[in-house]
Amino acid sequence: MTNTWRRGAAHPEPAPERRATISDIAAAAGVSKPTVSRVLNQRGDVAPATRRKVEQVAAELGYVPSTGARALRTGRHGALGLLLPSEPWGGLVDIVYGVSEEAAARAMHVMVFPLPAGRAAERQFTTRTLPHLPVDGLVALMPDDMVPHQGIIPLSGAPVVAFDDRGTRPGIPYVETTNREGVREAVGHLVAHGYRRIAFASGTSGLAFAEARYEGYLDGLRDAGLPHVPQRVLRSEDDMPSDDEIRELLTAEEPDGPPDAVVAGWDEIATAVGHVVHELGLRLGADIGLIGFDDRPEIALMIKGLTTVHQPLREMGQTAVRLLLEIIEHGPGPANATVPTHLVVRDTCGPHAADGTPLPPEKS
Amino acid sequence: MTNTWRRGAAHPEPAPERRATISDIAAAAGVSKPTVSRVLNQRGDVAPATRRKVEQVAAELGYVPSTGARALRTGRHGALGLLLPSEPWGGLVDIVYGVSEEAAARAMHVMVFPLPAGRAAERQFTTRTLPHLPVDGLVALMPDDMVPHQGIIPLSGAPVVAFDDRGTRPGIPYVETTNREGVREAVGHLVAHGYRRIAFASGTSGLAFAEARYEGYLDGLRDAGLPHVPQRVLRSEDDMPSDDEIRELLTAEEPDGPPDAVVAGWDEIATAVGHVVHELGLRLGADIGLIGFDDRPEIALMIKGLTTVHQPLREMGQTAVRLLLEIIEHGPGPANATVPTHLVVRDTCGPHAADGTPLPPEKS
DNA sequence: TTGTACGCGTTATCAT
DNA sequence: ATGATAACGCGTACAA
Repeated sequence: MTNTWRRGAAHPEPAPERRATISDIAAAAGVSKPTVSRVLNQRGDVAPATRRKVEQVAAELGYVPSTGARALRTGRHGALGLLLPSEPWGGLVDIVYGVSEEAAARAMHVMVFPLPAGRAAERQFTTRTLPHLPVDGLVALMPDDMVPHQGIIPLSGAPVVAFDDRGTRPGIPYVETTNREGVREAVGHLVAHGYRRIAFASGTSGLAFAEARYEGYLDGLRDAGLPHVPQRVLRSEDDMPSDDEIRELLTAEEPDGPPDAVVAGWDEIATAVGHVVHELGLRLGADIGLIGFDDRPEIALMIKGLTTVHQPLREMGQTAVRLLLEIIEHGPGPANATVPTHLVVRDTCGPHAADGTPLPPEKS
Repeated sequence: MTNTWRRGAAHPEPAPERRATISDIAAAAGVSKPTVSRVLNQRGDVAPATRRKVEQVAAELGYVPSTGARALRTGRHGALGLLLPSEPWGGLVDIVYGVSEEAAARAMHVMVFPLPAGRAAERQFTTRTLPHLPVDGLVALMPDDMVPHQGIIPLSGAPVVAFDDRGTRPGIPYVETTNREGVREAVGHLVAHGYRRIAFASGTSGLAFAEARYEGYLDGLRDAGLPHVPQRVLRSEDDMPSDDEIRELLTAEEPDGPPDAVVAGWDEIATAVGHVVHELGLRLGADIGLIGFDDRPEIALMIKGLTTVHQPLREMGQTAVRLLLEIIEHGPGPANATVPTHLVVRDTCGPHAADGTPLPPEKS
């Protein structure tokens, strides 16, 4: 538990005499400071010759603008904040990368702020830290337990965009995905492949995204004119349904037989379903169809080729930044954005005869 | 593929008249600016009465310091940079959280910079963006393909700490973990449980951390006086060994029989081994022992209770920040830091008779 | 098209 | 223990 600290090789001295300023450039180029400033900020009213000269001198001097001075003068920081839930989750990486990517493309930096765990620490964060953040705007992944707080919006007046489908906060623009339509499409896909007794397995019922996916399941049944059989719906209060619950779902004795396909609320649940299917001696994609949601890459390790609804976290991150920048630059003309899911067809929903007889697999 | 943008509810106006400055506080409290500054920066030489008065006024006015002005004046940004590989990976979240956690505890912010993918973009990043970063220091997760670049060190003179065990860069302090000792301990654990024909399965041979773990395997064999049997070592050049390679490893016909245990280079490989073990009709933790490396939580979904070597990514992130701050504050007295792994014993290495007969499981 | 003069909010120096 | 003053580097009126 104790760390070992060792002496290492010496840190090479970068020897930065003193960073060059626009005054230095002005002097060296024989012009005035404002002219240098104009050149550096790409403003039009500069003679081409002067421009070239200044640019050359700036490069020679290795000029790097002082973000501090610029922030002081302009009141903008050139940075966005990304508020993260206290609990890490694999998908966060994609969001972080999407946000960073788009921010970088707009010459903005990204600061990350995992919310401290615990009621007290969280409160202290929102009151003490949030208002001070040196950012021009905030992308907030608001966890459920933050909902009560109204203090989300930084006192600094920086605009906020919510990245959230666990329940929406009124008055805050947000980015969402097509949870409902995605599942609806998944059900349609199963139907098109011959599955008829389609079950739904999910958890954390009550949260907005889980509800939306359930609605999508119902939509899908309706689209196909299939009956809604309550015994084919598993909506656990917990994060994950237990293996027992899944077993019960898969072996539910209905007049027309047990489920021949399952749509899972998200990939981890699909994994669990896959295990139980295996246990029962059934073959995924033949005897039983299975579709997940999220398309998390790490899932590939558990289920060979899970057909799943891709949730575009990375694109959602990019979109959140675009939305936020729009608000920052053109004022609060707030809009929401929806980034569509799409179905990724792999191996777990092969063709299937409506009478329950598995068809020979088609080539993928 | 197209996004839908909708009008949403109006953004509530935070109505920030004008942010209060220390001048405002000074005027309202009837003192001078420097005094206010002294109070706000917790400096000792202030009369208790004045201090209280100033603090009260500051609170009333909702004072928030201008990070821009402070940065301009002090030359410090109150922020650390975190340089990330271009390719996302689940473990990154833990690192990000560890770094953020420790930084927050030291009143520092964290900026993340995923390296852009592609040779050209990467080069542009190191030459164009890196030197401009408004940070006081940098924690760098240097990916393999960045090794050639010597431009890692920002021109700004900000110190760098490497978070890396894929090959060390000379002259840069770094944080590492006990890859070698961790595997050595794992082998010892297997031996203590009766396993004798211990195999090693890994990938990406050549990279420092993979080499270190292999050395640890050899150490472990030596410790126990066990022979090094080449047929029990699988070191793929790829990221992951294939199922075929693993099958071959598990069924290698040696005089004393096939392997009765496997140490995997990391958890994903352990998962693959687990699949093949299952395929062969063997029972994990009884017929065959298995130990992984990393202790990634998402692995729990694939293998019930994988015994594994915990790599403390979060602590390593914290340590990197401490190391970096040490250098920032007390100059380049560079040290490296090693954060120890520890073995997490779960279910995949139950007791085992040395002759190959599985023993009845002990209670965990 | 270019230059002069000033101020952004903070901290450091020096004096009192 | 406190106050006056200057300076950090940049952008922007305004004047030329």
